[in-house]
Amino acid sequence: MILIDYQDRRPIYEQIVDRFQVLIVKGILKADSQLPSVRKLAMELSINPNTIQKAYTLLEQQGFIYPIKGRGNFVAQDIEGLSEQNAKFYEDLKDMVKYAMDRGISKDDFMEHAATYYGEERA
Amino acid sequence: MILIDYQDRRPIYEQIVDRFQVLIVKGILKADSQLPSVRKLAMELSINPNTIQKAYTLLEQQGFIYPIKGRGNFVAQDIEGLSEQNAKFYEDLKDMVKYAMDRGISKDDFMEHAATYYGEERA
Amino acid sequence: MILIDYQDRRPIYEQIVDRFQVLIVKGILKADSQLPSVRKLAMELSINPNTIQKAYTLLEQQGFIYPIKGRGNFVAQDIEGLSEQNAKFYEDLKDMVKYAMDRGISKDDFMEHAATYYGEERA
Amino acid sequence: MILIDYQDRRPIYEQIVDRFQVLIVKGILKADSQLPSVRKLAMELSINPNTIQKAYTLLEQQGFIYPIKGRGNFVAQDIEGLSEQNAKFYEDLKDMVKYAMDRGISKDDFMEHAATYYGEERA
DNA sequence: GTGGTCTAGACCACA
DNA sequence: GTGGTCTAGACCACA
Repeated sequence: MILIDYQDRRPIYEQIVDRFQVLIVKGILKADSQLPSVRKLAMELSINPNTIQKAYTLLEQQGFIYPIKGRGNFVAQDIEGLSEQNAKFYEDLKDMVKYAMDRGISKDDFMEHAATYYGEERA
Repeated sequence: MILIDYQDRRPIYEQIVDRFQVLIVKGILKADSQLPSVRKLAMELSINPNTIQKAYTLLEQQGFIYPIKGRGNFVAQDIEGLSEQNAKFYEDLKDMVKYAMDRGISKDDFMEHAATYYGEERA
Repeated sequence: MILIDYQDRRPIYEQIVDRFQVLIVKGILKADSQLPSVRKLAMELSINPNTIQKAYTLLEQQGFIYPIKGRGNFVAQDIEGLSEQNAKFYEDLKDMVKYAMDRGISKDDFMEHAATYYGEERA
Repeated sequence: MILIDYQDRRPIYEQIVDRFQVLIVKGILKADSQLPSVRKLAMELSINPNTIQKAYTLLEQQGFIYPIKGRGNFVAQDIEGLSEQNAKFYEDLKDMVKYAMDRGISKDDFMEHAATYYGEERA
């Protein structure tokens, strides 16, 4: 369910956070279902438990999961973090548009490419 | 001409590279015109000369500038780096679309926002 | 009579202690009436009997209940623990005021909010 | 400037976060002034750098400070986290009022105590 | 030198 | 067993 890409420049904990966000948003992990335990997932991925711990702490801060001491971590029912996440996403998109404009990439070029990428993944 | 934003999360050298790229692409810095010397710019911005050096080295590798030993750095005539830069940009855009799709952001939402940002900055 | 809120950050045993304190203080559980047995309550709430045991032990230490060997746990007649409980509560309130003052929350703001909360719950 | 209380039940990183919040909110640490480096503070307090790192990361997430790679951590100009902090505080106060009501502590008792504590610290 | 990430491993509270 | 906190110490990017 979780795969680490060591070629990826992002830190491991960020990859894990990102992966769980997707699984939760897509509904593959249902509300109140239990996540793998810190130690178990650490073993499976052969990484340090602290790294998983960090990822879970971030997911909790973002409102995606909630911990029960002595029991484990569970998927939250109302994902509070979502709108904040999206706001951050649109900020990034804005930066990207600015970057494109600064380099003379036209609106049409930008839009066509984006549309294509949306299409590709859909197929 | 160059401003460092310390609130910006990107490293200083990256901000400098980015800024010069824009100045060159927009034609504000003409071909063969001289860039400020490493030491001078470092003094002006009160930052470490190593940081400027790193930025200039990257700009050179990307084909935006060329050095003449003992004289300084100059803006390249044919910007070889541009298409490569753009290729990298489109890779990032693709990642961004993937991220959006994973979070259930629709094509329409994405496109509308992007269009708006293009519009905003134009004004 | 007892409900566990898994979203609650407090440990389960603390929630149980708190709930019984309220039931006893409010007189819903009368003096000398019997509490559910450790095993029965554990079954009902589907939690570990150790957790109930811990809660009952704490309630006994605080003077809210007394055990009779082989028979069970019963509500105390004179709740010795109450003044001690209240003392602890006022300590917490003091910490809260200190926290508020440190953050520049004015006395008036504090009092108004507290008054409102008292009002709300009364209704 | 920072003191660790080992009798305090709260974890060390939380004490550090709390202390810096107060220093920043009270204006003792001015905007853009530099915090002690992770390693230096760790040495001074004889605790592990990771613990300081954790505290600084939290302060950053709350918007109290911002990091510059290779330079250090600095006090933020606009403390975004403040209103959120206060909202959380009022939630806690609400819980406290609920607790008091459940134990039969009257509004008047509550208010008088709070007022006294405000007075005490003022003196 | 400065922060950021990660590993290895310990100890604690809770269930 | 489960998460939470902490220490010790390494390696990296950045300045």
